[in-house]
Amino acid sequence: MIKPTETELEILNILWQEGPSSVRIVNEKMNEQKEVGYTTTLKLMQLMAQKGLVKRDESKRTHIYNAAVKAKDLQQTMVSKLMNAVFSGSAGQLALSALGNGKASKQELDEIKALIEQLENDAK
Amino acid sequence: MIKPTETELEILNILWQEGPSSVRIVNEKMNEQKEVGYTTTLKLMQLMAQKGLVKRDESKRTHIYNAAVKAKDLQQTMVSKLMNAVFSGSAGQLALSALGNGKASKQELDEIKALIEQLENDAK
DNA sequence: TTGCATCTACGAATTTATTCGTATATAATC
DNA sequence: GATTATATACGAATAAATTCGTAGATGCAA
Repeated sequence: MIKPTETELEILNILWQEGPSSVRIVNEKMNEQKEVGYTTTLKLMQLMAQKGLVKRDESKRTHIYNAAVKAKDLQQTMVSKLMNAVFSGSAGQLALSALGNGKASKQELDEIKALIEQLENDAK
Repeated sequence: MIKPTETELEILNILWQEGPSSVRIVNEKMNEQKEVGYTTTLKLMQLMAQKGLVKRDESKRTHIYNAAVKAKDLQQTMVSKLMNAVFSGSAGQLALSALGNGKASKQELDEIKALIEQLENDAK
């Protein structure tokens, strides 16, 4: 899995959320957070296409880009990277830190409980 | 909280693990993973000292460096960064991904369960 | 005390990431 | 059909991160 830079990740997030989009759309979304020139976004997306992070449809004048990596897969990759980088590889510690920190819905908490049950059973 | 670069993070990990150390020690540990010149490590650690990521004792000829940030604090920072960057801010999703992915001890799982109980009670 | 090892300081090259201006093509509008 | 808006391509400036060579100081061993 190719590792996106921070800015590339922002673009991927937009594409995951919006689906196939033109550079203009992406640039507009980017500008909601921080001012970025149009050609800057264009260049980034062109580079991402080269790297294989996005694919694009060039059949029309306005090219349409889409994410070439799945959100799930990238989440997985980045979680395990962080896990190794600052949690000595401990998933439990990472999970604790996450839950202690941010928001989780009732439903997610239930899912986690279910997952833990399963892990504990597997361990037997 | 100052954000360390990837390489700086490796150095912090070594310092957390080894405690106060000389550049030589850190460089040797670094080289267990990947070849790095001594002066490269030196320079990095000097820069980290400037940024306040490490502090150093210059009283002896061989300076001794130590982490100036707590592992816990940096974990917290990085978890919330990742949470926002690829999990749309959802702690639950991040926790699920972590647990589904890597290893967690029985004890950690218990802690997580306890934490969830608490979160659910607070929510009432 | 001479010379070899090891240390810090620091300038600077290299690499990687980010940003943008300009050229040029195409489409839309008047 | 001329003008204006909007597109891509691409070179290149800038910024940030990484790497290392060299100089000079200090300690240590023969």
